[in-house]
Amino acid sequence: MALSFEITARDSKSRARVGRLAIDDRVAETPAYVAVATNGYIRTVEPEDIPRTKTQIAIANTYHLWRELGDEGLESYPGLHAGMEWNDGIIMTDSGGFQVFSFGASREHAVGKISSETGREFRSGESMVRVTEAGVYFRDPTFAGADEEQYLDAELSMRIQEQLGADIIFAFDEPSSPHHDKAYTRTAMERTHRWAERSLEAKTSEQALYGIVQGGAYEDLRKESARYIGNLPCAGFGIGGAFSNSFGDTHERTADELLWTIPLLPENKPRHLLGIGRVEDIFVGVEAGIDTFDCVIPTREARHGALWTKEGRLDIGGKGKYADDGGPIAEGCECPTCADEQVSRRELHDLFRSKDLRAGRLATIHNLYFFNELMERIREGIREDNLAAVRRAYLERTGR
RNA sequence: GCGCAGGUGACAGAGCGGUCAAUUGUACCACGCUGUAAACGUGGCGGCCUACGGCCUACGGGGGUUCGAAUCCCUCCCUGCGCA
Repeated sequence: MALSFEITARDSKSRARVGRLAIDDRVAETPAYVAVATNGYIRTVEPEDIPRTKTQIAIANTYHLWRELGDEGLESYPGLHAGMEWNDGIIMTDSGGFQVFSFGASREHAVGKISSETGREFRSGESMVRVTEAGVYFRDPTFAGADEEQYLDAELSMRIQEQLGADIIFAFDEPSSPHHDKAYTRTAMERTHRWAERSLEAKTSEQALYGIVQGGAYEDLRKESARYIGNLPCAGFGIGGAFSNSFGDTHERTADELLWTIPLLPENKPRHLLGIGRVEDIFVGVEAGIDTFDCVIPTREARHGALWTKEGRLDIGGKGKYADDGGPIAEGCECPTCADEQVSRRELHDLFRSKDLRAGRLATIHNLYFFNELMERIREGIREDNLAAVRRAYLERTGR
Protein backbone atom coordinates (compact mmCIF):
# COMPACT_ATOMS: atom_id res chain seq x y z
CA MET A 1 0.00 0.00 0.00
CA ALA A 2 1.56 3.21 -1.07
CA LEU A 3 0.35 6.68 -1.63
CA SER A 4 1.05 8.35 -4.91
CA PHE A 5 0.31 11.91 -5.78
CA GLU A 6 0.56 13.36 -9.22
CA ILE A 7 -0.11 16.97 -10.13
CA THR A 8 -1.86 17.17 -13.45
CA ALA A 9 -2.73 20.83 -13.88
CA ARG A 10 -1.94 24.19 -12.34
CA ASP A 11 -3.62 27.54 -12.11
CA SER A 12 -1.57 30.38 -13.57
CA LYS A 13 -2.85 32.97 -11.10
CA SER A 14 -2.57 31.13 -7.82
CA ARG A 15 -1.00 28.08 -6.22
CA ALA A 16 -4.07 26.02 -7.04
CA ARG A 17 -3.43 22.66 -8.62
CA VAL A 18 -5.27 19.60 -9.82
CA GLY A 19 -3.93 16.28 -8.70
CA ARG A 20 -4.50 12.59 -8.63
CA LEU A 21 -4.20 11.07 -5.20
CA ALA A 22 -3.97 7.29 -5.29
CA ILE A 23 -3.56 4.58 -2.75
CA ASP A 24 -3.29 1.35 -4.63
CA ASP A 25 -6.38 1.33 -6.79
CA ARG A 26 -8.28 3.83 -4.71
CA VAL A 27 -8.11 7.15 -6.47
CA ALA A 28 -9.28 10.66 -5.74
CA GLU A 29 -9.09 13.67 -7.98
CA THR A 30 -8.00 16.75 -6.06
CA PRO A 31 -8.83 19.33 -4.90
CA ALA A 32 -11.30 17.11 -3.08
CA TYR A 33 -13.75 17.43 -0.24
CA VAL A 34 -13.48 14.82 2.48
CA ALA A 35 -16.73 13.66 4.04
CA VAL A 36 -16.66 13.40 7.80
CA ALA A 37 -17.48 9.96 9.16
CA THR A 38 -16.36 10.42 12.74
CA ASN A 39 -17.70 7.21 14.16
CA GLY A 40 -16.94 5.13 11.11
CA TYR A 41 -19.97 6.11 9.12
CA ILE A 42 -21.44 9.23 7.60
CA ARG A 43 -24.34 10.10 9.84
CA THR A 44 -27.84 9.44 8.46
CA VAL A 45 -26.49 8.08 5.20
CA GLU A 46 -26.49 4.48 3.98
CA PRO A 47 -23.35 2.90 2.49
CA GLU A 48 -24.93 2.71 -0.95
CA ASP A 49 -25.57 6.46 -0.83
CA ILE A 50 -21.90 7.38 -0.57
CA PRO A 51 -20.90 6.88 -4.21
CA ARG A 52 -24.00 8.72 -5.32
CA THR A 53 -22.78 11.83 -3.52
CA LYS A 54 -19.54 11.80 -5.55
CA THR A 55 -17.64 11.41 -2.32
CA GLN A 56 -14.10 10.21 -2.97
CA ILE A 57 -12.61 10.41 0.51
CA ALA A 58 -13.95 10.11 4.04
CA ILE A 59 -12.36 10.73 7.42
CA ALA A 60 -13.10 8.90 10.63
CA ASN A 61 -11.88 9.71 14.11
CA THR A 62 -9.47 7.77 16.27
CA TYR A 63 -10.67 9.13 19.56
CA HIS A 64 -14.38 8.61 18.96
CA LEU A 65 -14.00 5.11 17.58
CA TRP A 66 -11.73 4.19 20.46
CA ARG A 67 -14.28 5.64 22.85
CA GLU A 68 -17.07 3.72 21.21
CA LEU A 69 -15.37 0.39 20.64
CA GLY A 70 -12.97 0.23 23.53
CA ASP A 71 -9.71 -1.70 23.34
CA GLU A 72 -11.49 -5.01 22.89
CA GLY A 73 -13.81 -3.74 20.20
CA LEU A 74 -10.83 -2.42 18.31
CA GLU A 75 -9.19 -5.85 18.38
CA SER A 76 -12.03 -7.35 16.40
CA TYR A 77 -12.86 -4.31 14.29
CA PRO A 78 -12.89 -5.36 10.63
CA GLY A 79 -11.42 -2.07 9.44
CA LEU A 80 -13.02 1.08 8.16
CA HIS A 81 -13.49 -0.03 4.57
CA ALA A 82 -15.47 -3.04 5.74
CA GLY A 83 -17.14 -1.07 8.51
CA MET A 84 -18.33 1.58 6.11
CA GLU A 85 -19.04 -0.96 3.36
CA TRP A 86 -17.08 1.34 1.14
CA ASN A 87 -14.15 -0.26 -0.56
CA ASP A 88 -13.59 2.12 -3.44
CA GLY A 89 -13.00 5.31 -1.54
CA ILE A 90 -9.98 6.57 0.29
CA ILE A 91 -10.43 6.69 4.04
CA MET A 92 -8.48 8.79 6.49
CA THR A 93 -8.46 8.80 10.25
CA ASP A 94 -7.80 11.83 12.34
CA SER A 95 -5.46 11.06 15.18
CA GLY A 96 -7.53 12.21 18.13
CA GLY A 97 -5.48 15.36 18.28
CA PHE A 98 -8.47 17.53 17.60
CA GLN A 99 -10.16 16.22 20.73
CA VAL A 100 -7.29 17.64 22.74
CA PHE A 101 -8.63 20.98 21.60
CA SER A 102 -12.38 20.32 21.49
CA PHE A 103 -12.44 18.77 24.95
CA GLY A 104 -9.84 21.18 26.20
CA ALA A 105 -9.14 24.72 25.15
CA SER A 106 -12.33 25.14 23.17
CA ARG A 107 -14.36 24.49 26.30
CA GLU A 108 -12.53 27.03 28.34
CA HIS A 109 -14.24 29.88 26.57
CA ALA A 110 -17.29 28.04 25.36
CA VAL A 111 -20.85 28.69 26.29
CA GLY A 112 -22.35 26.01 28.46
CA LYS A 113 -24.65 23.58 26.80
CA ILE A 114 -26.49 20.42 27.59
CA SER A 115 -25.99 17.21 25.72
CA SER A 116 -29.37 15.70 25.04
CA GLU A 117 -27.66 12.46 24.18
CA THR A 118 -26.45 11.83 27.69
CA GLY A 119 -28.71 14.27 29.51
CA ARG A 120 -25.58 15.43 31.21
CA GLU A 121 -24.75 19.03 31.64
CA PHE A 122 -21.26 20.02 30.78
CA ARG A 123 -20.17 23.19 32.37
CA SER A 124 -18.26 25.60 30.25
CA GLY A 125 -14.92 26.89 31.36
CA GLU A 126 -13.68 23.50 32.41
CA SER A 127 -11.16 21.70 30.33
CA MET A 128 -11.64 17.96 30.26
CA VAL A 129 -8.08 17.26 29.23
CA ARG A 130 -4.66 17.38 30.78
CA VAL A 131 -1.83 17.71 28.34
CA THR A 132 1.61 16.47 29.28
CA GLU A 133 4.76 15.99 27.26
CA ALA A 134 4.12 12.27 27.14
CA GLY A 135 0.48 12.40 26.14
CA VAL A 136 -3.01 13.56 26.98
CA TYR A 137 -5.40 12.56 29.73
CA PHE A 138 -9.08 12.82 28.84
CA ARG A 139 -11.69 13.06 31.54
CA ASP A 140 -14.60 11.82 29.47
CA PRO A 141 -17.77 10.57 31.15
CA THR A 142 -19.06 9.12 27.90
CA PHE A 143 -16.12 6.82 27.36
CA ALA A 144 -16.86 3.13 26.85
CA GLY A 145 -14.60 2.16 29.73
CA ALA A 146 -15.42 3.19 33.27
CA ASP A 147 -12.01 4.66 34.06
CA GLU A 148 -11.72 8.14 35.45
CA GLU A 149 -9.31 9.23 32.76
CA GLN A 150 -8.29 7.96 29.36
CA TYR A 151 -4.72 8.33 28.26
CA LEU A 152 -3.87 8.87 24.62
CA ASP A 153 -0.50 9.58 23.10
CA ALA A 154 1.28 9.35 19.76
CA GLU A 155 2.09 5.67 20.12
CA LEU A 156 -1.42 4.64 21.10
CA SER A 157 -2.96 6.84 18.42
CA MET A 158 -0.82 5.05 15.84
CA ARG A 159 -1.78 1.67 17.18
CA ILE A 160 -5.49 2.52 17.09
CA GLN A 161 -5.20 4.01 13.63
CA GLU A 162 -3.51 0.85 12.46
CA GLN A 163 -6.37 -1.19 13.90
CA LEU A 164 -8.89 1.07 12.18
CA GLY A 165 -7.08 0.48 8.91
CA ALA A 166 -7.58 3.74 7.05
CA ASP A 167 -5.49 4.49 3.99
CA ILE A 168 -4.22 7.76 5.35
CA ILE A 169 -3.58 8.46 9.01
CA PHE A 170 -2.58 11.59 10.89
CA ALA A 171 0.12 12.28 13.41
CA PHE A 172 -1.06 12.93 16.96
CA ASP A 173 -0.98 16.65 17.61
CA GLU A 174 -2.01 19.40 19.97
CA PRO A 175 -3.92 21.93 17.89
CA SER A 176 -3.28 25.57 18.53
CA SER A 177 -6.18 27.44 20.00
CA PRO A 178 -7.15 31.05 19.37
CA HIS A 179 -7.58 31.22 23.14
CA HIS A 180 -3.89 30.71 23.77
CA ASP A 181 -1.15 33.30 23.73
CA LYS A 182 1.95 33.07 21.62
CA ALA A 183 4.06 31.46 24.30
CA TYR A 184 1.64 28.59 24.78
CA THR A 185 1.05 28.30 21.05
CA ARG A 186 4.78 27.76 20.68
CA THR A 187 4.82 25.19 23.45
CA ALA A 188 1.97 23.26 21.82
CA MET A 189 3.61 23.55 18.42
CA GLU A 190 6.94 22.21 19.61
CA ARG A 191 5.18 19.39 21.39
CA THR A 192 3.29 18.65 18.18
CA HIS A 193 6.63 18.41 16.37
CA ARG A 194 7.96 15.90 18.86
CA TRP A 195 4.72 13.95 18.70
CA ALA A 196 4.97 13.89 14.91
CA GLU A 197 8.43 12.29 15.20
CA ARG A 198 7.07 9.81 17.69
CA SER A 199 4.12 9.05 15.43
CA LEU A 200 6.43 8.30 12.52
CA GLU A 201 8.57 6.18 14.78
CA ALA A 202 5.64 4.25 16.21
CA LYS A 203 3.91 3.45 12.96
CA THR A 204 4.45 -0.12 11.84
CA SER A 205 1.91 -0.31 9.03
CA GLU A 206 2.10 0.69 5.39
CA GLN A 207 -0.49 3.39 5.92
CA ALA A 208 0.33 6.85 4.62
CA LEU A 209 1.04 9.19 7.51
CA TYR A 210 0.39 12.90 7.31
CA GLY A 211 2.26 15.22 9.67
CA ILE A 212 0.39 18.25 10.97
CA VAL A 213 1.58 21.84 10.86
CA GLN A 214 0.54 24.07 13.75
CA GLY A 215 1.69 27.48 14.93
CA GLY A 216 -1.61 29.33 15.21
CA ALA A 217 -1.94 32.79 13.79
CA TYR A 218 1.74 33.66 14.23
CA GLU A 219 3.73 33.98 11.07
CA ASP A 220 7.07 32.97 12.52
CA LEU A 221 5.56 29.95 14.28
CA ARG A 222 3.64 28.81 11.22
CA LYS A 223 6.79 29.02 9.12
CA GLU A 224 8.85 27.26 11.71
CA SER A 225 6.28 24.51 11.95
CA ALA A 226 5.95 24.15 8.19
CA ARG A 227 9.73 23.82 7.84
CA TYR A 228 9.94 21.31 10.63
CA ILE A 229 7.01 19.13 9.65
CA GLY A 230 7.72 19.60 5.96
CA ASN A 231 11.13 18.03 6.42
CA LEU A 232 9.80 14.90 8.04
CA PRO A 233 9.36 11.81 5.87
CA CYS A 234 5.60 12.07 5.76
CA ALA A 235 3.38 11.00 2.87
CA GLY A 236 1.47 14.25 3.05
CA PHE A 237 0.77 17.16 5.32
CA GLY A 238 -2.14 18.45 7.29
CA ILE A 239 -2.55 22.03 8.30
CA GLY A 240 -4.26 22.29 11.64
CA GLY A 241 -5.48 24.91 14.01
CA ALA A 242 -7.19 26.96 11.32
CA PHE A 243 -10.55 28.29 12.35
CA SER A 244 -11.50 30.60 9.53
CA ASN A 245 -14.19 32.88 10.88
CA SER A 246 -14.94 30.76 13.91
CA PHE A 247 -13.68 31.79 17.31
CA GLY A 248 -13.34 35.36 16.15
CA ASP A 249 -10.92 34.52 13.38
CA THR A 250 -11.33 35.65 9.79
CA HIS A 251 -11.05 34.23 6.31
CA GLU A 252 -8.20 36.64 5.68
CA ARG A 253 -6.29 35.25 8.61
CA THR A 254 -6.78 31.72 7.34
CA ALA A 255 -5.48 32.81 3.97
CA ASP A 256 -2.42 34.34 5.62
CA GLU A 257 -1.72 31.21 7.60
CA LEU A 258 -1.90 29.11 4.46
CA LEU A 259 0.25 31.48 2.46
CA TRP A 260 2.95 31.38 5.13
CA THR A 261 2.78 27.63 5.45
CA ILE A 262 2.31 26.07 2.06
CA PRO A 263 5.37 27.41 0.22
CA LEU A 264 7.50 25.69 2.85
CA LEU A 265 5.93 22.28 2.31
CA PRO A 266 7.17 19.86 -0.36
CA GLU A 267 5.56 20.75 -3.65
CA ASN A 268 4.84 17.22 -4.77
CA LYS A 269 3.12 15.93 -1.69
CA PRO A 270 -0.58 16.31 -0.87
CA ARG A 271 -1.74 18.95 1.58
CA HIS A 272 -4.84 18.63 3.66
CA LEU A 273 -6.56 21.52 5.42
CA LEU A 274 -8.04 20.12 8.57
CA GLY A 275 -11.58 21.05 9.51
CA ILE A 276 -12.28 23.69 6.87
CA GLY A 277 -14.70 24.62 5.40
CA ARG A 278 -17.38 26.58 3.85
CA VAL A 279 -17.54 27.59 0.22
CA GLU A 280 -15.55 30.80 0.65
CA ASP A 281 -12.94 28.91 2.65
CA ILE A 282 -12.56 26.31 -0.07
CA PHE A 283 -11.62 28.94 -2.62
CA VAL A 284 -9.15 30.48 -0.21
CA GLY A 285 -7.62 27.08 0.45
CA VAL A 286 -7.51 25.91 -3.14
CA GLU A 287 -5.83 29.09 -4.28
CA ALA A 288 -3.29 28.73 -1.52
CA GLY A 289 -2.47 25.22 -2.74
CA ILE A 290 -4.60 22.92 -0.60
CA ASP A 291 -5.50 19.55 -2.11
CA THR A 292 -8.03 18.14 0.32
CA PHE A 293 -10.45 19.57 2.88
CA ASP A 294 -12.57 17.93 5.51
CA CYS A 295 -15.36 19.64 7.33
CA VAL A 296 -18.49 18.74 9.27
CA ILE A 297 -20.44 21.57 7.68
CA PRO A 298 -22.15 19.62 4.87
CA THR A 299 -23.20 16.75 7.10
CA ARG A 300 -23.92 18.52 10.37
CA GLU A 301 -25.79 21.41 8.84
CA ALA A 302 -27.79 18.97 6.72
CA ARG A 303 -29.04 17.31 9.87
CA HIS A 304 -29.82 20.75 11.22
CA GLY A 305 -31.97 21.57 8.23
CA ALA A 306 -29.58 23.76 6.23
CA LEU A 307 -29.17 23.00 2.54
CA TRP A 308 -26.26 24.38 0.55
CA THR A 309 -26.88 25.88 -2.87
CA LYS A 310 -25.26 28.43 -5.15
CA GLU A 311 -27.71 30.93 -3.65
CA GLY A 312 -26.14 30.27 -0.29
CA ARG A 313 -27.26 28.18 2.62
CA LEU A 314 -31.02 27.73 2.84
CA ASP A 315 -32.60 26.93 6.17
CA ILE A 316 -35.20 24.64 4.66
CA GLY A 317 -35.77 22.70 7.85
CA GLY A 318 -36.13 25.79 9.97
CA LYS A 319 -37.93 28.47 8.04
CA GLY A 320 -41.70 28.29 7.84
CA LYS A 321 -41.72 29.89 4.40
CA TYR A 322 -40.49 26.65 2.85
CA ALA A 323 -43.77 24.99 3.80
CA ASP A 324 -45.22 26.85 0.83
CA ASP A 325 -42.31 26.38 -1.52
CA GLY A 326 -42.88 23.55 -3.96
CA GLY A 327 -39.74 24.31 -5.89
CA PRO A 328 -36.57 22.24 -6.02
CA ILE A 329 -33.97 22.59 -3.28
CA ALA A 330 -31.57 23.97 -5.85
CA GLU A 331 -32.44 24.76 -9.43
CA GLY A 332 -30.75 22.33 -11.80
CA CYS A 333 -29.18 20.24 -9.05
CA GLU A 334 -28.28 16.74 -10.25
CA CYS A 335 -27.95 15.17 -6.83
CA PRO A 336 -29.92 12.04 -5.94
CA THR A 337 -32.21 13.99 -3.64
CA CYS A 338 -33.08 16.63 -6.22
CA ALA A 339 -32.76 14.76 -9.50
CA ASP A 340 -33.70 11.17 -8.64
CA GLU A 341 -36.07 11.53 -5.72
CA GLN A 342 -37.19 14.98 -6.83
CA VAL A 343 -37.68 16.15 -3.29
CA SER A 344 -39.11 19.66 -3.18
CA ARG A 345 -38.33 22.30 -0.59
CA ARG A 346 -41.79 21.81 0.85
CA GLU A 347 -41.44 18.04 1.14
CA LEU A 348 -38.06 18.32 2.77
CA HIS A 349 -39.31 21.03 5.11
CA ASP A 350 -42.23 18.84 6.12
CA LEU A 351 -39.93 15.90 6.77
CA PHE A 352 -37.75 18.05 9.02
CA ARG A 353 -40.78 19.44 10.82
CA SER A 354 -42.15 16.00 11.49
CA LYS A 355 -38.75 14.86 12.72
CA ASP A 356 -38.66 12.25 10.00
CA LEU A 357 -35.23 10.65 9.90
CA ARG A 358 -35.33 10.64 6.13
CA ALA A 359 -34.88 14.41 6.20
CA GLY A 360 -31.32 14.16 7.47
CA ARG A 361 -30.39 11.60 4.87
CA LEU A 362 -31.87 13.51 1.94
CA ALA A 363 -30.25 16.73 3.09
CA THR A 364 -26.89 15.12 3.77
CA ILE A 365 -26.85 13.54 0.33
CA HIS A 366 -27.64 16.88 -1.24
CA ASN A 367 -25.01 18.79 0.73
CA LEU A 368 -22.27 16.25 0.14
CA TYR A 369 -23.08 16.26 -3.54
CA PHE A 370 -23.09 20.03 -3.57
CA PHE A 371 -19.60 20.28 -2.09
CA ASN A 372 -18.26 17.45 -4.19
CA GLU A 373 -19.65 19.05 -7.30
CA LEU A 374 -18.09 22.34 -6.24
CA MET A 375 -14.74 20.59 -6.09
CA GLU A 376 -15.35 19.07 -9.51
CA ARG A 377 -16.02 22.52 -10.91
CA ILE A 378 -12.94 23.87 -9.21
CA ARG A 379 -10.83 21.16 -10.83
CA GLU A 380 -12.30 22.06 -14.20
CA GLY A 381 -11.70 25.71 -13.48
CA ILE A 382 -8.05 25.09 -12.75
CA ARG A 383 -7.62 22.93 -15.83
CA GLU A 384 -9.20 25.61 -17.95
CA ASP A 385 -7.22 28.24 -16.07
CA ASN A 386 -10.40 30.07 -15.22
CA LEU A 387 -10.96 29.55 -11.54
CA ALA A 388 -12.42 33.02 -11.31
CA ALA A 389 -15.46 31.93 -13.30
CA VAL A 390 -16.10 29.12 -10.85
CA ARG A 391 -15.73 31.45 -7.94
CA ARG A 392 -18.23 33.79 -9.53
CA ALA A 393 -20.72 31.02 -10.16
CA TYR A 394 -20.63 29.97 -6.53
CA LEU A 395 -20.17 33.19 -4.63
CA GLU A 396 -21.64 35.94 -6.74
CA ARG A 397 -25.19 35.44 -5.58
CA THR A 398 -24.27 35.19 -1.95
CA GLY A 399 -22.39 38.46 -2.05
CA ARG A 400 -19.10 37.06 -0.81
C1' G B 1 -81.78 15.36 36.49
C1' C B 2 -78.20 13.55 40.40
C1' G B 3 -73.02 12.38 41.82
C1' C B 4 -67.85 12.97 40.95
C1' A B 5 -63.74 15.29 38.35
C1' G B 6 -62.44 19.41 35.63
C1' G B 7 -62.23 24.35 32.84
C1' U B 8 -54.80 28.21 32.93
C1' G B 9 -51.43 31.57 27.46
C1' A B 10 -51.49 28.18 19.94
C1' C B 11 -51.71 22.99 22.22
C1' A B 12 -50.44 19.82 26.40
C1' G B 13 -49.90 20.59 31.34
C1' A B 14 -47.85 22.94 36.39
C1' G B 15 -49.24 26.44 40.00
C1' C B 16 -53.63 26.33 44.37
C1' G B 17 -53.85 33.61 48.94
C1' G B 18 -48.79 37.74 47.95
C1' U B 19 -42.05 36.70 45.44
C1' C B 20 -47.37 35.13 38.79
C1' A B 21 -47.49 38.02 32.70
C1' A B 22 -47.71 32.80 35.38
C1' U B 23 -42.82 26.32 35.90
C1' U B 24 -42.21 22.78 31.99
C1' G B 25 -42.89 20.39 27.22
C1' U B 26 -44.59 20.92 22.18
C1' A B 27 -45.53 24.17 18.30
C1' C B 28 -43.96 28.78 16.37
C1' C B 29 -40.11 32.82 15.44
C1' A B 30 -34.91 34.43 15.28
C1' C B 31 -29.92 33.24 15.39
C1' G B 32 -25.80 29.94 15.40
C1' C B 33 -23.05 25.46 13.72
C1' U B 34 -15.76 24.92 10.19
C1' G B 35 -9.95 17.94 11.88
C1' U B 36 -18.56 16.15 15.15
C1' A B 37 -19.80 14.77 23.16
C1' A B 38 -24.12 18.61 17.73
C1' A B 39 -30.59 14.56 13.41
C1' C B 40 -28.15 19.88 17.72
C1' G B 41 -27.50 24.47 20.58
C1' U B 42 -28.84 29.53 22.29
C1' G B 43 -32.51 33.23 22.67
C1' G B 44 -37.62 34.88 22.06
C1' C B 45 -42.67 33.66 22.42
C1' G B 46 -50.11 38.58 25.86
C1' G B 47 -50.29 43.93 24.25
C1' C B 48 -48.33 48.82 24.50
C1' C B 49 -44.53 52.30 25.95
C1' U B 50 -40.17 58.33 25.99
C1' A B 51 -38.08 49.89 27.36
C1' C B 52 -31.50 47.04 32.51
C1' G B 53 -37.87 50.31 33.90
C1' G B 54 -43.24 51.20 33.41
C1' C B 55 -48.48 50.75 32.01
C1' C B 56 -52.62 47.84 30.46
C1' U B 57 -55.32 43.23 29.58
C1' A B 58 -55.07 38.21 31.35
C1' C B 59 -55.77 31.92 34.33
C1' G B 60 -64.38 29.78 31.42
C1' G B 61 -68.51 34.25 32.54
C1' G B 62 -70.48 37.21 36.51
C1' G B 63 -70.43 38.48 41.62
C1' G B 64 -68.13 38.23 46.48
C1' U B 65 -64.29 37.66 50.71
C1' U B 66 -59.38 39.96 51.41
C1' C B 67 -54.68 45.18 52.12
C1' G B 68 -53.95 41.45 48.08
C1' A B 69 -57.11 35.98 44.21
C1' A B 70 -55.11 31.87 38.69
C1' U B 71 -55.30 30.30 43.84
C1' C B 72 -60.96 30.97 48.88
C1' C B 73 -66.71 31.52 48.59
C1' C B 74 -71.44 32.02 45.63
C1' U B 75 -73.63 31.61 41.01
C1' C B 76 -74.01 30.71 35.80
C1' C B 77 -72.02 28.35 31.45
C1' C B 78 -69.19 24.38 29.39
C1' U B 79 -66.45 19.42 29.25
C1' G B 80 -65.48 14.27 30.85
C1' C B 81 -66.87 9.93 33.65
C1' G B 82 -70.62 7.32 36.51
C1' C B 83 -75.86 6.71 37.86
C1' A B 84 -80.73 7.51 36.11
